[in-house]
Order: sequence, then structure tokens, then C-alpha cells
Amino acid sequence: MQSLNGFKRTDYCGTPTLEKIGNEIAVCGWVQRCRDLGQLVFVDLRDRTGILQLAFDDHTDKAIFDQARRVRAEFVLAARGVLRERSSKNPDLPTGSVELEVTELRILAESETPPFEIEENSDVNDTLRLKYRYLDLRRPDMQRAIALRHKVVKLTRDYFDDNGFYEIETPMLTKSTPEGARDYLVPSRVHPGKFYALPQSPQQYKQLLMLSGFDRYFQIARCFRDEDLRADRQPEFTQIDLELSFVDVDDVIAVNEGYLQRVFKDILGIDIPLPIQRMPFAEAMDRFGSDKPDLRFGLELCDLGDVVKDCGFKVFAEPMASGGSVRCITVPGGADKFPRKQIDSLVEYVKTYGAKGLAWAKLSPDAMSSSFAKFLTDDEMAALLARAGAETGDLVLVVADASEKVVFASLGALRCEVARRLDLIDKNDYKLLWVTEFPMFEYSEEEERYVAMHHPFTAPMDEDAALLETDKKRCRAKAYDIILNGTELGGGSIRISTPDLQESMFRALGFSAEDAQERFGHLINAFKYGAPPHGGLAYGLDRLVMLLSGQSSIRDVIAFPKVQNASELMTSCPDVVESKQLDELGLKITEQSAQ
RNA sequence: GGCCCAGUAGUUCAGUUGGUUAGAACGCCAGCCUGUCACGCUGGAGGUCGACGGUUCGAGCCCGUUCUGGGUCGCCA
Repeated sequence: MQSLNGFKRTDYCGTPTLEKIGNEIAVCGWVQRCRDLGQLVFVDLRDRTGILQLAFDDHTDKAIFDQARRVRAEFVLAARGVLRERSSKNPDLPTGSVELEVTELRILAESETPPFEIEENSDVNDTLRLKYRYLDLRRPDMQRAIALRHKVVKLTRDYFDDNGFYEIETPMLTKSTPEGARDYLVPSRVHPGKFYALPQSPQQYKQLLMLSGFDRYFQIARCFRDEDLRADRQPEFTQIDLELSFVDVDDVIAVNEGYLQRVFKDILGIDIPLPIQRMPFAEAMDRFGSDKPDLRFGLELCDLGDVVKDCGFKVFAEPMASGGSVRCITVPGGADKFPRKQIDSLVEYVKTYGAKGLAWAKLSPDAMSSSFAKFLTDDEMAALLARAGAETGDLVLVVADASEKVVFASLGALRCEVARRLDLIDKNDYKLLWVTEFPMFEYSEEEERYVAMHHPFTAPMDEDAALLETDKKRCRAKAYDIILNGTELGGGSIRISTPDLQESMFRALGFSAEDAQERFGHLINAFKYGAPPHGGLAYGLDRLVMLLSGQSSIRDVIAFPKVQNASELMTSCPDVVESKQLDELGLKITEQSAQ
């Protein structure tokens, strides 16, 4: 093994081309592959930019040649030599016309045989990848994803700086606010029995920064939520967080449309036409059964309620009698694309969203087959199909439930599932959408009260302010989400900036003045001293980068992600700690809870 | 907390109705090879079939439990 000892790299592996022929260059990197032909050895050297072929032949010094023959995959090398044109070129490699005739070779580190091959698009199971994440990250697709993430962060800083935003850091050790997601707690040594919480978002701090007069703030902010993971949810994730003063909804949207336009132009070379489409929450639910509709395909929902409310089929009529909903999607030409077995699996699919079943009608050209036609009169069936807009060859899929929420959730998911199965989604299509006018409140079955849909500092729409305490269900918020291809990229709102309105909001949520003071006193007190009208938005950086890089999991754009049970396989955390550490914190762990 | 999927060589996988010594490709090791580039050729090593228990004359295969990972519902102001 040799040291660098004054060796200076002149070039990255992926860059040398024909213009540099005859130059002496020096490169460093990892051995991708060796090809030993006896009297001739080729070594592919890899760094973050690409691969350069090192050549060893009868011109090569004997000692260097012998050294080259014992090189193995993932050894770390430094090589100096003269760049020369290859006698036979490799058109698949950017550097495929050149090679390095090596005159100096240093083996800087040897490597054990890696547990999996370091190659693009490897299909190795996730456990192993994550246990050896540092090797997984050597793969070119991971290198590209992480580089793309850097590029997005860089242009984010540039854009918001260009638009007058200050980047300001907010604390990681904060006060727990039990509304919302579960907090990660950090015990205090100095205050035994007391805890910090890691931030779920910088929400309250950024509002206070507006009150302090910074006018425009942003932060690439790490956030923590102790909830179960998904493909697009990690317990620790990054937000692009921003807040602006003296603005209303349109102002926040305008500055973010500029940002999104720049992201898509700089990263993907795509021109996003502005303004981005907007859709009120109620319309999104009605047409797509979702507050984050994927607009890359149709299959919109259709309300059958008034057509079936008096029909003889109890499955349809009873939900209508108890305030429920009966809706359908019509799949054009779907009659012959879904054999019985596929329909059965769609039935199972909607059941995972709480639907009790899925009624269907196939309008095949020869004959209609349906799971419910026999329960309806011919007139009722004709009216239903007319409402559904179904024509010969189509497939109609109906969900009926006493809970409108279940109908929306089932059909909203079903239309995406059907689109996937029929391959209706263009992977190169990017459909952005602002969903606006969210309800202020949603009813929590668990807590048996109305809770804030967004958070308790969200301002109601001006025309709905009077409904805050009189008709919560109808009260809409100055809240907006930005949706990309059916994924929530970010969301935000205009905030409440006057104490009167904030108190009214707390009353609406059922907090006593004491509760509110206990939980949010710092914010309430601050707002007595003149808060500017303000609002903002936060993007999920991981999701944004995931979608821009075409990945299907945010794990693939996070260097060191956690797995589904929130542990990290490489370092094996969380882990037990020494009892001394616990003693200092005044904490005790019973044997049962430790194991 | 619920549901679904997966676990066989270092890796990716195959493995028939439960039946002889569990296979392939890649990787690894050794030898040969002067223009390869997924080099080639020859030979070799490598397995607690995730774990435990059960059924059986006999289990990679059937049953139960459990572990690990993935997806998802709940959850995620």
C-alpha cells in the first residue's frame, strides 16, 4: 500500500477526451473492473464523474505491470501517465476514445470483495444495500441522484436569494407541541424530567421571524416526525421552508411559480407554462376523489347519488338514505381489458380503503354483464349508465358507502390503479396543480372534535371568517398545496396575524385560553406586538428530488435513509446507551422496555 | 396496530406431486491468454434453503410461530 505522498490529481476520470491526447495527466479513483489479457492489462478506474481506462502493456515498467496485475475491484488507485488514443474505441463510454498509458501507479487502498457488485441499476435487496450504504452510494445512479439533490438545493438558495429571502436557521431543540404528528423527544440533562422536541417543521419560528421584520425567510430545514414510514415518508426529512410578509395567497403562489419554473427548466430542461392550474379542494374531491389529484389522465369520478337514491338496490339506496355517497368511474374501452380475475383484484383493492365492495358493469359490444344490473329496473340501469357517460365497450366501477370519505378514498385510489394497469400514465409528463380553499377543519373521529386540517395558525378565507365559530364545516382556509403528478410536493397558508382572530381560532378548536397560552403562549404574546400579514409554504425536498430523478422512493435520494421500522441498518440505530448516560439524564429503563 | 408480498451459494434467481449428492448465471480463487472494454478459455472453492417448532418413513417444498426487508391502510396539525 502506498501513500499519496505529493501525488496531485490533474483530472477526473470522466473528463479526458481526444483534445488532451499527449498530455500527462494524473487521476485517482476506484477500480471498476480489471481485464488481464496476460501481456496486456486494462483497469477501468471510476470516480464520481465516470470511468477512464488505464492501459498496461509492453511499454509499461515491469514493476508497475506486476502491480497492475494484482489490482482488484474497488482498490483505490492513483495513476499518472500519458493520455493516448485507443486503437479500438468504446462508443459506450464518454472517455471511450482515449486511455491512460500508465507511468506511475499507486495502490492507495486495497478492498475486500464487496458484498455486491458496484454497478448501475443493480437489483440487490434493500437490506444489503442499506447495510453497506457507503458502497451502494458508489453506484452511478446513486451518485447522480445525490448530485441532482445538490443541484436542486443550490438553485433553491440562488432563487430565493435572488428574490430577497434571507436564509435563517431555527433551533433543532424546541418545545413539544402535541397537536399534529408525534414528536421525537430529547431529554434534558440540566432539567431532569423535562424534554426538548425535535422540530416537525420550523412553523412557529418562521412566523416569529416575520414578526421580527425579516420580511422574507427561507431555510433548507431538517424536520422530524415520529410516525410510520412509507415509500415517500421518512422520520427525518428535509423541507424547503419559506415565509413572506405583507402578502396574500396570490403573492405566495406567484413567487413559488417562479421557483418551480426555474427548477423544471434548470433540472429537466422543461418549460412549465405559468400560471399553474388551480383547483379548489371541493372540486378536486368531487372530480378526482383526492386532494392531490394526478392530472396526467382522466377517469374522473361521477356522482350517481340522485340517480340511485330511490332504486331498489339496497347497496346503493341505503348509503344515500344515511348521508352517504354513490359514485363511479367510467373506463373508456375498459370492458374487454378487465377479465373477471382482474375485476376481483380491483374489488380487493378498494376494500383496503374501507369500501365494502365494488359494483361493476361491463358494456361489452355483444352483451352487458354487471354485478348489479339484476337489482335495478331497465330504466334505472339506463339512467345510471347515462349519468356515468358510459358507452359500448366501457367499464363502469361503482363504490357506494354511508361515508363519503370512504367513497372518495376508494375511487380516488382506484382511478390511479386503473390508470397504472392500463398504462395510461406518461412518465415524461409533469402536471402541476395548486389545490386551494382547503377546509379549515376536519372532524377527528378519534378525538371527537373538529381539528385544524392544516394547523391552528392558518387564516380563514376573508369571506368565511364569520363561519369560524358558527359553521366550522363550511369554513375554508387560505391554504394551498402544490401537487405534482398526484404527489403533494408542498403546502402552505396565509397565517393568522391578529390576536383576536387567533383567539377565535383557538376557541373554534376547543382550546381554553389557558390551554392556548400553555401550548402557544410565545406566539400569542408575540402577536400582541404587531405582526405583519404573512404566509408561506414548505416543500418536501426529498419528494421533489425523487420525482425529478424518476425514483419511486425517497430513500433513493437520501444518502443515509432509515428503513420501515425507523432504524438505520448501517449504524444499527436506535441502540441502547450506557447506563451512565441514562443516570445523568435522570432516566431509567426497565429490562422489559430495553428489550 | 391491521392487511399483502418476499427471504435458497458472495449477488440475482430456478428448484416439478414432499423422494438420490439442492442447480444456473454473475462474482470469487488458480492457471492460460498482446487490444480488451460485461474480454475469452480451462479448472476449483463456495449452502444451517432466514430462525424455531410440528406433520411425515422422508420437508427447500405442507402447517404453526417468529425474525428481517418491502408495499400499504390506520397514522402523518
